[in-house]
Amino acid sequence: MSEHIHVSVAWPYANGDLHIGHLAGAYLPADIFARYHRLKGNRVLMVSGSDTHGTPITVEADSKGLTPRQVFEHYHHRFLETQKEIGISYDLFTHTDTENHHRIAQDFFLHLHRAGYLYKEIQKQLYSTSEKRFLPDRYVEGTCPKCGYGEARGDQCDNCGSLLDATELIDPRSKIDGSKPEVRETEHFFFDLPAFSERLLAYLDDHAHHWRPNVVNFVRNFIQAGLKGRPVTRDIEWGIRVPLEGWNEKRIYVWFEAVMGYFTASVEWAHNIGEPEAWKDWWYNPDAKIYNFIGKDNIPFHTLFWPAELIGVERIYEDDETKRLTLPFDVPANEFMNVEGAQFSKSRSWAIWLPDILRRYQPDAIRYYVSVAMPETRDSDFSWDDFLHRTNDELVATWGNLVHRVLSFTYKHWDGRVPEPGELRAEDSKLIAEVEAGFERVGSLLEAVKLRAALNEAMGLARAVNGYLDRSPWFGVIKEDREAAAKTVYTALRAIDSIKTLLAPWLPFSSETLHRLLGHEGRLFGEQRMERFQEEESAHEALVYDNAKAEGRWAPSDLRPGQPLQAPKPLFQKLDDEVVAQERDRLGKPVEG
RNA sequence: GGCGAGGUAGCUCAAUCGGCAGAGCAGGGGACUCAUAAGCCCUUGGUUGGGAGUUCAAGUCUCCCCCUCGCCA
Repeated sequence: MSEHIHVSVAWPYANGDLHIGHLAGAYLPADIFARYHRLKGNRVLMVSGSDTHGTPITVEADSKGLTPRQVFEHYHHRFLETQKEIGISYDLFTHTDTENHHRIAQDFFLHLHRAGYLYKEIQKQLYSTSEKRFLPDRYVEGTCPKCGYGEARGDQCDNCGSLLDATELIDPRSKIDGSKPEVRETEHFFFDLPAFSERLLAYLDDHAHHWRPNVVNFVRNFIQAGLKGRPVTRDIEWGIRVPLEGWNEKRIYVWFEAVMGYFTASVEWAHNIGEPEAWKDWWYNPDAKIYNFIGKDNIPFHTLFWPAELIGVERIYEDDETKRLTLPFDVPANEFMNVEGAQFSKSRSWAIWLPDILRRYQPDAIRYYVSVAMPETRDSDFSWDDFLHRTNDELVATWGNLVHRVLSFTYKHWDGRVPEPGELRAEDSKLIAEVEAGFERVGSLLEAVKLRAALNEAMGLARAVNGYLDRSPWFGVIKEDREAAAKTVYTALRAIDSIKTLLAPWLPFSSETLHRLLGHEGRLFGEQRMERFQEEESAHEALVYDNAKAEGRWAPSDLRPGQPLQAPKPLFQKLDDEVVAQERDRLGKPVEG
């Protein structure tokens, strides 16, 4: 029976390019998971988009003399290109400045307001009389009250590391014009998180057994430390308007509306494909499973704040009173991926930028390495030396070479066709059975979101075929016993055809190529493309995935004898040792876009 | 400073309820040649960060210390 799987992927903040940490933390695991479920025949909806609001965007815009829209559209467009190139197969990758997202986020706000989960509170904040506006923390600097450092930021002192409230600063000044702001009172809405404590604990109890221990521990601690109400409105201009009379000057806080993107993007997707109610198959289906793929920095937002929003709203755009919005089934948060032993740092250019490395390396080589070094249980490290060896000694040597040696031998000796094996020997059937059992073994690891273990299992089968080839008669007997060689080669081809599918979630590009080399007509996967969507007053670019022509199935090979093969060529490029030194040299230096 | 996570072979990682510490890669040896000098077989390698305790038995449980990361102050 086909399941409904929702793959919700963390929304990248559109003020900088995507780097290897984004890929390892959320996008690649989400894509592997989504591709598997599609092959399995389940209905998958995978959505995400650019997070376009909040002060980091306006800070970037101010520093470059651009509008916030210009800033986010620039990075959004690059997100689309990068993710298309590395094959992150979103059904929809949109952004949060669409009319759709604004409208639904405001409706969520109104629902929570009516239900009594938003309360008002008066805060003291810094106000610039020269600019006639409240200044976000990042727009203020002054002397740190803890250590006396003269250039502390409004949110944190870079000298002593203290977290600050901007009103604590001694001699505060505006970063924009240097004027001295004054403390003024301002009223804001707060989300009543403590009201959800018991329901969140119950939700956690329901799911803890299949969540990762690092996530469960973190959340339990967070609740035990005591939930506090969090402000959901701000005195800024860039963002979604608060939809209440007298609140026109205020905006919804970005943390509160960005997570709603999982829902709003689902609605947009349904609208775009011309089935406006289709999103309900996930969001009002108690059997649907929603997976949030995120980095560990996002855990509280996805395990507490977002479920609380969904619990509080209960039901929206649905008349059936018995229905409730679906809560996340699992939040498989990854840890961080460091770079050559040090933490990622944008300001120090200590990063591996995806648009940059995609110019030099095959997407599947990047996907393979990031998958074997995926920070599933703890922080991991991207090391170029390790990248070189994993690519050359595992991806190329074990898998790429296996494919190439068998395909080229067959192509040469059987006139470019799959040989007729006749009756298989016991050892042939044994290998085929071992590989076919992989669909169950790899599949159940994937379903448990143990992606690294699953990949290891699949690669183990490639090693098994290499071992089988060494024990079986083929190149040595090609002249005197062609029939024996045909049995061996057919068995190996069939195993490779199956392993191609088993590896396809990780290596979609090379598996697709191999699918063709093996002479199959259809395509394994669907098609990714960039599209422009017009709303009433504005248009936006998005990445979409069209699965209509995909014929790949999570099932063993049924390779037909006689099937014509294509002229083989190596699937992967072997890397030169020099890349290690070259890439290390690039670290710490700014990369031109 | 408080809380949490982590420290296992040269590297990257496993190890269910406490039950003989395992894989892949790298290193060493061997047989082979279809293949991207790849693949196969065999093999070296460990005081599980340090110390103490509980136990017939501790990577695993308890306490102390060291180091890394995160959250909070």
